[in-house]
Amino acid sequence: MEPTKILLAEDDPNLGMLLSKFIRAKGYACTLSVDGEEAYKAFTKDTFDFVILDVMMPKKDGFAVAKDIRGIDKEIPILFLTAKSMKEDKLKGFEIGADDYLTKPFSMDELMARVNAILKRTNKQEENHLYSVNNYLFDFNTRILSFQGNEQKLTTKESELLKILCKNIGKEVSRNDLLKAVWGDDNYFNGRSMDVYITKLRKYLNQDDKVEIVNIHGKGFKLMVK
Amino acid sequence: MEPTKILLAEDDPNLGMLLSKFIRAKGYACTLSVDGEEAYKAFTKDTFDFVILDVMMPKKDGFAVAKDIRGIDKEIPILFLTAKSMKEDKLKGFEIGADDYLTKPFSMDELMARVNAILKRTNKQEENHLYSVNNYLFDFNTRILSFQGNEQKLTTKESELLKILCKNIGKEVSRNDLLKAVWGDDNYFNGRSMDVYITKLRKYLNQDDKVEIVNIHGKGFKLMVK
DNA sequence: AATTACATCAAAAATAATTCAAATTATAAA
DNA sequence: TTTATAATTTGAATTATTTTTGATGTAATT
Repeated sequence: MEPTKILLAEDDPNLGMLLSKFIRAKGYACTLSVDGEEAYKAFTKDTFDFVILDVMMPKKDGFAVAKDIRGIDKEIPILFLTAKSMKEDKLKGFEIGADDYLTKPFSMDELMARVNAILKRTNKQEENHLYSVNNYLFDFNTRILSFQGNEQKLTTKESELLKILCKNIGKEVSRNDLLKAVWGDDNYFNGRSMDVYITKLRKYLNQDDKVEIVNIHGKGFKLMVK
Repeated sequence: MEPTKILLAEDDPNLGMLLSKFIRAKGYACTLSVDGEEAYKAFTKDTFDFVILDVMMPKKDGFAVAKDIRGIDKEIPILFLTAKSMKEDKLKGFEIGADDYLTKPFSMDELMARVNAILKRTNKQEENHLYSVNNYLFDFNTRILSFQGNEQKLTTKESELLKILCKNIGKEVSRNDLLKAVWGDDNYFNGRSMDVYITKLRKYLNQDDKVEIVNIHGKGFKLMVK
């Protein structure tokens, strides 16, 4: 899946660099603009999922940028940053259709928390436990493993086991870790149970011969794509 | 049109009264709860469009209430109020799926501005709590489930259960969340009662074979349209 | 070759869900 | 308040699903 793209307009070069680096470190794509005009130009040239605007900027202030953006996009979430803490300003921001507002100084963690909260709401970009394994797609939430449209419902144990293998795709997971994670206890009998489940998962996964659960003798298992 | 209903949970009686009066003056309906347990109970008994929770409250804190609410309603906007300004707390609130956060002291105008911004965004000017499920139409207010003109009046429990399933159509709802929402307690016997009600709802819903309440073994139920 | 680890199928056991009917409890009407 | 009626809970039998276990065989390691 494509990363979420954030447009950041901030005229202070230090804060701008710091923020954009932080945002990228959180796994988003971030475009930094140093003034309002540049920000709006960037917005029209690319497609973004989120806009963060400093209110006080040269050439075009944050409110003006927001107003122009709203002219062509009613939906995109906009968050304002400002040094002012005047009430009227806050209200002005909301009237334009801001989704949130942060007063400097703020912590970057809080900024990201707010961005995430809004994205979650608008995008329904839920905590997706979705794993793609070559041509298979496994949704841990619904416990459905699908392959070219055809869906297979998994049981609790099957999906818990598969989830851990998916999370560690290409990497070996020890019998012990698997047992502790899925059965809570790594005794002999649970180990036998697990072997049965590995067989079951292999059956489900045999439609795609590039996908395989391999055993590392005496160590554990590894889900891999050849 | 029905007014937008706001659930407010605030344990400080002065602030609580002040806020609820202010909210009503702005044209909303407002229900005030003085602790977390009362708030959750109120939430399950009525239908709201917005929830404002004080974080620190007796019996059940705001985060715990939010978590329970999210169990049965993923959409409803939640805004937290708190005296603390600790960063971890803020993050905790957002992880649960908060839509906004205000630190005391705040101006009531700002609170309403934020509430409006979120309502606007979510467009939760709810359609009279009317749910359409393929050829069925369910009106929670009148508790009437209709199918091609023929109407079936549901009992309280039947309609509370069906409402939650409708709100989460296509998505699984855990037994636990259903029980907590409808029966207030997830003990064994209530679980059996619920099973009986699921059977009843299935009977009502069997006129349309595209509509089905499916069970996810060991997890919960899901209302779906095939 | 002997030992230990893994694979597989099928059966048994455990757990969970479904349903009908009866009993209890709550609610409305007389 | 009593009675009738409706709503909800409980009981019990049935059915379905999931998980474990047993039997038996194959593969890897020493």
